[in-house]
Amino acid sequence: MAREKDIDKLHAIYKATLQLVLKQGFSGLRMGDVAKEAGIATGTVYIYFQDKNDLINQLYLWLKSRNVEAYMLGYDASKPFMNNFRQLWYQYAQVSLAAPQESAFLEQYYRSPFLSEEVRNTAENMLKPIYELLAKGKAEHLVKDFPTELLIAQLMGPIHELVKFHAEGKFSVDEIVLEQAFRLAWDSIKS
Amino acid sequence: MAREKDIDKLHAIYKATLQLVLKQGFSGLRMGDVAKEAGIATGTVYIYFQDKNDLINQLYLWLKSRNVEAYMLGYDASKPFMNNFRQLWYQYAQVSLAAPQESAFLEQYYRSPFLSEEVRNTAENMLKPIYELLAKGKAEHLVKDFPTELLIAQLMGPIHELVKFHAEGKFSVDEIVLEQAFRLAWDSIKS
Amino acid sequence: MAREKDIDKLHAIYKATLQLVLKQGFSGLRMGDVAKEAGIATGTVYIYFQDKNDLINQLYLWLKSRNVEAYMLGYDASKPFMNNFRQLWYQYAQVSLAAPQESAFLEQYYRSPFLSEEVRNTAENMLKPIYELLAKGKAEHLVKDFPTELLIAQLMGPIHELVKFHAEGKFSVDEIVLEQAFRLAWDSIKS
Amino acid sequence: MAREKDIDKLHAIYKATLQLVLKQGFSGLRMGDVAKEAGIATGTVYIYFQDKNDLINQLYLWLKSRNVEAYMLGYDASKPFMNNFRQLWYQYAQVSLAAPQESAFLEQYYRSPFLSEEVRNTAENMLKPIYELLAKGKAEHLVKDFPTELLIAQLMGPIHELVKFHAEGKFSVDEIVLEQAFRLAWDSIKS
DNA sequence: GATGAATGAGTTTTCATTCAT
DNA sequence: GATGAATGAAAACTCATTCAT
Repeated sequence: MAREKDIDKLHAIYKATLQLVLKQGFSGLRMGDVAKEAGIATGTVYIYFQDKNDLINQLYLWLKSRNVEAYMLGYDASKPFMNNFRQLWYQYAQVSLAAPQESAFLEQYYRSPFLSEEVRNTAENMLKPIYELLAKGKAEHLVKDFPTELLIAQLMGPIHELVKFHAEGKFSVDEIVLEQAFRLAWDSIKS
Repeated sequence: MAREKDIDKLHAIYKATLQLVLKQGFSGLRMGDVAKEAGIATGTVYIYFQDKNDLINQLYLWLKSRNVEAYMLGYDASKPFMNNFRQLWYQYAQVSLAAPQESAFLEQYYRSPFLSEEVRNTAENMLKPIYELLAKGKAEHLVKDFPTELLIAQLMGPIHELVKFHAEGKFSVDEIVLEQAFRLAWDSIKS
Repeated sequence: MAREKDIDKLHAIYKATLQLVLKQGFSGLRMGDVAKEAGIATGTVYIYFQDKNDLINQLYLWLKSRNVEAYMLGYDASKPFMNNFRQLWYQYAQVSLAAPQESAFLEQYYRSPFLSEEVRNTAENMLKPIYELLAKGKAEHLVKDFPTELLIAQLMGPIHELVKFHAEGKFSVDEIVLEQAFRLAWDSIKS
Repeated sequence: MAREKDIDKLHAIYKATLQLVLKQGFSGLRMGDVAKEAGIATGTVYIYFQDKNDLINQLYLWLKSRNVEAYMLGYDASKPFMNNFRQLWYQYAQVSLAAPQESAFLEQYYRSPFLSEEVRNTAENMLKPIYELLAKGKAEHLVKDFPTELLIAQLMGPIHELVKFHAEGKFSVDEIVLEQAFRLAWDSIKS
């Protein structure tokens, strides 16, 4: 059914959909608009995607994996904790801030009833290495011995918040702020 | 006089709407269902609210102000920084965790295209005292001299994240975790 | 049920209704608007009128009878044909032009499905004297011996048309034009 | 290509709408009924017309232009006045009487608040040749030197009135009556 | 595969009328 | 009598999805 053809068309659909969802939310998303924005006919969208729900789920996965791939770049579990931690933290922050709307989208719609359990789980699994990294940090007594979820929340929460501020134009995050943010993050969890 | 506009009916509509939004999201919200859930006729909803959008905006404001009122309880700008900080942090966390879905709702829909600029601004203004508290902490050299927005992100981000984990049932936040979370928060920003 | 009370209120309703019908037509007429325009409560309209249909029919009758009464003023079947003809023609024209919107209303909605057969017949009967006058004119060989309906159409048609032009502001009818119009009318039917 | 917009479907909608408006007036017109009468789905009507109002305006224009085309047939400004006058008068009358309901519709709804200014103007412009013809008649001293609008009212008014009588079944207009009517018309305006 | 007209179930919203006060 | 909140049936319009071309 799907993806017999034209990858450009596929990407055009993804981009159009993201654009429209950011502007009007999931419920404001109309398949006709997606097609128009992507420069194709309504029916064509149904060649690439089962239905509206499928489109949304595929889009989520597409964005999420691009996102994860970007911030995991160069990650190597065998490197020392601090190297990985610093690199991962900065990459996660930088990738998120580079495309704040995409990141806000991933954040905001993670709980949407449009997303299937399966997609949610797939997205969740992509965080595994981060959990493992923190576990390692705790084992090496570099990080406070608190529940990993709590540490994750403590690390990702501020970044998500900053990204939202940044996306809203409420607060601009530059190099200096980023370093301050890292300092806050590390002061927070270091043992 | 005829029957007066009924505040119980108003609240019934709010509660019905919240119920339904939590279950199915905004896009799944049907005015007919709201009325049914509230035990009134469809048309009656339109006596209390202009239209669906107005209902959502008013609901947001209603929840937000109840929420703010709850965590601001006992706050007194003239008390020492640390007293206010600790109290506010705990109250914010506890109030948020006590009704995690409601809190997640407030977080999630703050960026929703459904909310009018006006409502968003009103909600934003409710955070003023928190900004002022942090400014005071910085002035007294108790808190790192970093941009207030960064500190806010650092403090609220983890709580929001925890609330989501809690709401999802992914991680249960008890008294001990709360104390650990506070410790992380304070270690993070203290100068 | 009706008319126990306040004739001022009754007239306020009539005037409000006429106003609104002229602006938006019958189908655009809302009972709530009528009440608001008349400065009373919605329910009150139903004290004076059975329902929307009754209101429209009563309004029509009210306007029509005021209208007929005005142009029949001074009519006396026993006077010579030409006296009656001239007087009636001028009065019909002047009354119609004095309140062109009312006249246009009476004309335009005479065929509306809102009007009951009964009201239509009542209105129709008010034209009887005009028919009789023309019959008399024919009998006295002053007027062409053509079907009375044809003569009526020939006499009233132009006035109705002029009133519409006048109401639209497309053509202003003054004393001179009125005399020209009478000349046309008489040249037309005189034998 | 997919199916092309279908002119038969368009005409079916026009005819269905006219049918229903004649039966129940504008206010009784339901889009669902139009669709059913035209043998298509409700949504399809909205492919051809923006909304109910647009449908009504387009219908008016469609009928009006068919109407004008019919009575202007053979009109040639270069022919002698009397030829054009007689032909135009008869054609206008015959066309109007041949479809009296349609004509009454065009008359009655010309002033309806449903019609847009634009459509009204377009319809108005179609009368231009008639104005010019009368101006010519005046210039040649064949017709009384009265304002053209007055002459127009004098000529069209009776026909409109007759058409209404005819449509109502109140008075049947045959060949003989038509000749009498023409005689009245000409006696009226000739100089 | 691509198109976009057609479908019609589903939703929002309106508004005549009622009725508790 | 007067009021206006409440009702709920009815209508306009939308939009995901299909399918003839």
